[in-house]
Amino acid sequence: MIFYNKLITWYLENKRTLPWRETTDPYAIWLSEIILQQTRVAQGLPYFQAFLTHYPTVFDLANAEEDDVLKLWQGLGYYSRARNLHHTAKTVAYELNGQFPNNYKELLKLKGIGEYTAAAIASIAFGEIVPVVDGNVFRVIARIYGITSDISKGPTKKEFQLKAAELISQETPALFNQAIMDFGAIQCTPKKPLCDTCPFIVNCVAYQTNKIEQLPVKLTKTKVKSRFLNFLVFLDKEKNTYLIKRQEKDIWQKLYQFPVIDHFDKKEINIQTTVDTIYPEISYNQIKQLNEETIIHQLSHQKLHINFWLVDCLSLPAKKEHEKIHWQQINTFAFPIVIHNFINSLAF
DNA sequence: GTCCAGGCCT
DNA sequence: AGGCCTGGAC
Repeated sequence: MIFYNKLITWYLENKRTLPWRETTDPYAIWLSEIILQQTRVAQGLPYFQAFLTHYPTVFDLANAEEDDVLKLWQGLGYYSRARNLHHTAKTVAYELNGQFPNNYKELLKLKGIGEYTAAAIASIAFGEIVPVVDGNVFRVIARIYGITSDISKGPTKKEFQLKAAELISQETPALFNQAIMDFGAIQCTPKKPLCDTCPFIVNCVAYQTNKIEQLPVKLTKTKVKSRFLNFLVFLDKEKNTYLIKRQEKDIWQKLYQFPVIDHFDKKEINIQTTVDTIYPEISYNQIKQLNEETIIHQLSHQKLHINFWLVDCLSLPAKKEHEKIHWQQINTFAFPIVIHNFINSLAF
């Protein structure tokens, strides 16, 4: 069989119509690829539209404030993507005269663009013959060719890149790359793939040997640590509160949060005593818990146990690294989704 | 509730 | 190799 003929035939019958497939603008294609890293199409789509509306060109994005970019990214997760997006917009706008590099090797030098994204942009926007290897491609090739290498190991990617380079259509590399990814997303899915209607059923080693469930092989499991976050929602008579911008190399870098008491060990802490120690200058009427049950928020590598405490006080003095803001302005700041959802659940 | 998919950076 | 987020499947 000629692999790409079958694949492209499948694609022409089954492909999704997506806005970034209607354009040849490298800026829009780059934007879509960054948004779609680690993100489902359904979740990414509205963000793609919003970014293009707010920042129609790479210059608009380059000239934006980082806080505004993060605010628009709020809810998408992996916020380093937004910071790198902004950084690369500046590089392209100010150092490359607004022109994206037109080849894999140069694209790879930009922040936030790794091997997958460089290959996607190079092929889709510029027609370069370079195969993409994303999670879909790993799965499709591992199954059809019965490759049992552990895809969580570094060298395995080279093996799949080599295989994909053999398979790619020299005439239509962009079509091939989008086809293999759509095929993985729609037909050859991680769970319950649609083998009954699969055009590769006679070729697929995994199917023929009953190993669909075992492929691709991925052995690494990340260990999840528990972490206990107690957010302090200060509120004075004029409805001012404190926000802190996260800075350290940690989760949610450069997003906003309420002041927090943060532990990696579960220990009984007395909120009142702790607040008295950290904020001796603040006199409050009472402290009360705002959420009924501890909120569990699961990250890839941390399990967060979250409580919110209302600290009801007369006034809030200026304090280092604390931004005193009026509650009405709260939705102009970029928050992690768990804090955003909590804020929106409040009545005041 | 728990598990998992999805690329890049350091 | 480990850190980084969220939502959907089960």
